[in-house]
Amino acid sequence: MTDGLDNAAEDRELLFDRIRNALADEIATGKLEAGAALDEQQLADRFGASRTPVREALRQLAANGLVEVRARRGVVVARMTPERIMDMFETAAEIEAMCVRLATYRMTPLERSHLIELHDASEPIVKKGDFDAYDTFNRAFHEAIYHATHNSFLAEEAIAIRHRLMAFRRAQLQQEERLDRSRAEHEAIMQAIAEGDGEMASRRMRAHMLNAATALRRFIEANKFG
Amino acid sequence: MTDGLDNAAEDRELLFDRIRNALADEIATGKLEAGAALDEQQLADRFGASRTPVREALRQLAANGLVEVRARRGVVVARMTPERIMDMFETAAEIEAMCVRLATYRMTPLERSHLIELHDASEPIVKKGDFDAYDTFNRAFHEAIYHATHNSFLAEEAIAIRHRLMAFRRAQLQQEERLDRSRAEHEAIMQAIAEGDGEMASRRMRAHMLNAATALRRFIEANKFG
DNA sequence: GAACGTATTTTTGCATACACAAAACAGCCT
DNA sequence: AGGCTGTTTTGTGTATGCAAAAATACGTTC
Repeated sequence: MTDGLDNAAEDRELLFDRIRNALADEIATGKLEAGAALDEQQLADRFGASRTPVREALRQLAANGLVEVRARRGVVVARMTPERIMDMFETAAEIEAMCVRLATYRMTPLERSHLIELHDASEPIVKKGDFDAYDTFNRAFHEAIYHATHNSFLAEEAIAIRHRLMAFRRAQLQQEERLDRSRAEHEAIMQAIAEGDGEMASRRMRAHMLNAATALRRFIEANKFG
Repeated sequence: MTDGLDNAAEDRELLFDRIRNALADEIATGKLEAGAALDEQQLADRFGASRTPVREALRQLAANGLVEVRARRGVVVARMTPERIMDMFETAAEIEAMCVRLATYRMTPLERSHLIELHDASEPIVKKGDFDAYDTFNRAFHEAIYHATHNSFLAEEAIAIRHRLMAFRRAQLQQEERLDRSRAEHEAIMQAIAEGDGEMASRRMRAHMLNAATALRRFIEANKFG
């Protein structure tokens, strides 16, 4: 059996990784505003490095959609309008819905019991209101569903999109009742899975994701972000 | 023979683009077998270039999933088993199904008439049995649907996945009756769209994609590919 | 004053050079 | 023989230099 997440193996963080993470953070937090030109030499100076790792970092950011490269014309921060973020959330919601539908029909009894265990374990976390722990659980919960689709490519895509959305975790929605509602929605999804009703699980998952997105939209609009 | 896999927006082709395309082709055609180590200096010599553009090409291939990079341990050709290719096709089918469902509910009358025009124009192409022309049309047809979702992020993702699958176009299924069937399936999808039945359009699109995948699977198994 | 063409500057794309980590190898020990 | 350890070797990660293409500044012409 392959474990699933194996690349936690970054012993010594590579330079371009540090630069990429730093830039990703600055873009996500809005420090670098949309459309801003990213000069390679300038960034190299800022990070005390050469242009080489900066270039590599920028290309990776481009692959993640955070920046846009124009051949021979430099790199600019991708403009992340609220509309685009909502598009991303909708896409993520649809993909999650797709995953849970396939997972419902394909998961093994072992995978099902594992998911139930995970879900049960989240109750005390909600009770305590531990946001970080819930975030970790939530990720594991959703990734367990991806895995249960028995489609590794789809699982990777789902993880990638989740990762891209993670960039906006600064609006982490640390609201008490959202934690409660989130778990209640998980509960409903679990029930549909238990009944083997993939379509219902799918609809509930979509609603679950869109609820989170709506909460984020409110946050975005309140903070005049974008 | 294998041209136009990228957008024609690049005036003068950059060196790393040429290298990337060449490598992508060699990987797709199986010239470079799965698991093979890709030495940067070696490739640089082969292309008469330096390591710099080779590195960039390899990173882009990694972003497209054709190779795998292990930090400080080089790059290897991703192992593309038939199972993985089928996973990719299933994912593509599900995403296409998702797109056509959303498009059915959201497309404007203008977009609808454009799609009808496209579909009508494909009839003489099928009659003539012009595979290249049908390929071009097919792409336009599907991309029109992506666009009609009015979700630009989703549209980009769909295009990206279609692009990744394009790597396996060597099994281009140049079979007369497949062309006919493909258009007939489009016809059925169009009808569901016309009736405003997104769910039915979705199911038919999924079937359409999976038919193509099944045809490919037969080809793969017949050719002992993998 | 505006439009155009040219010179200058800036910045990317590529080449080369170097440092250091990890595999490959050799010799030594048990 | 087999395993451990120090050394060599290979190859990646990073720095720097150079040339060409954009961007910009400038002067000329109308």
